[in-house]
Amino acid sequence: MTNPARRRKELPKMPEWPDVEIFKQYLDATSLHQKIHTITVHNRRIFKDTSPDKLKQALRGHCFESTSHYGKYLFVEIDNRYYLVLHFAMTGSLRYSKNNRKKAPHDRVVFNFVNGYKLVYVCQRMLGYIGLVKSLAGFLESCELGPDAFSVDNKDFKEIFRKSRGGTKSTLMNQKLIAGIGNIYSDEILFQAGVNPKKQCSKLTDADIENLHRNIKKVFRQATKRKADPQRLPKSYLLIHRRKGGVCPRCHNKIETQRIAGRTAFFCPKCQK
DNA sequence: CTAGATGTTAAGGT
DNA sequence: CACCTTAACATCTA
Repeated sequence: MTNPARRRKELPKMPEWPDVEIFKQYLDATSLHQKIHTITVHNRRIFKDTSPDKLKQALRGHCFESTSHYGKYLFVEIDNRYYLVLHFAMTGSLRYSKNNRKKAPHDRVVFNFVNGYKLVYVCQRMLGYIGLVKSLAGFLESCELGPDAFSVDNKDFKEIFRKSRGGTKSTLMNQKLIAGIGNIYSDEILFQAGVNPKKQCSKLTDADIENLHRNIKKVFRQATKRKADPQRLPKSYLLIHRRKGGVCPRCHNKIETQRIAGRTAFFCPKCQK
């Protein structure tokens, strides 16, 4: 149990934008253009707006063609123009393996390919879900999501913060305003930008907003490069020190915690004003 | 045994 | 209305 690689694997997943990007890359590298033979549903509660029968009917004999990523969602285009919707919530992930490999406790839905491999949707806490939709645009509309956090341009980003009267962290995490940022990465983005999580958006300067925008890209690019494993981020990042009793990598004072929007925020009161 | 963790949603308060 | 907090969902760890 002291093997660090093994320990790391056991850390809970917290899928935000970088994690979903990694799932996309993983699916692209393993599961495209292979005929789906059968689908095994271990838990039907995981479905949203679809059923095991509908899913089987739509997928059997077909292939995953391409994927796209928006906010915390991953979409898989099927060669019959349907889209599989994957949301990972707090503990969802994907695993590709030989399809004779034994079922693991949290395997929920299994796509068995004719090549003898399978893609498994794994979700310990059952809060994630799988959907099947005909129109991607229609689905996105119904979610009322804001622009994708990584792709949003400066002008739209600025407008969001100029309009919001809430706190900066709450705004960053609000999927209806910006899609893809969760509790963990919002802490990092705020730290990198030197903005206090509770600071009202109305008090942000233009420079603050530009700083936040720039740091979303920086942090997401960096996290994606490190396989979305916060433990592998540079030591200058807050996430490495994000625990009780942790110390700010910049000024070495104690990191504080506060409950914001129902989540625990970690930040440095000296470096984030 | 309890508290706390993660994301979303609904409900209730200011 | 726009914003906030809380609780619920499921399950595991400290």
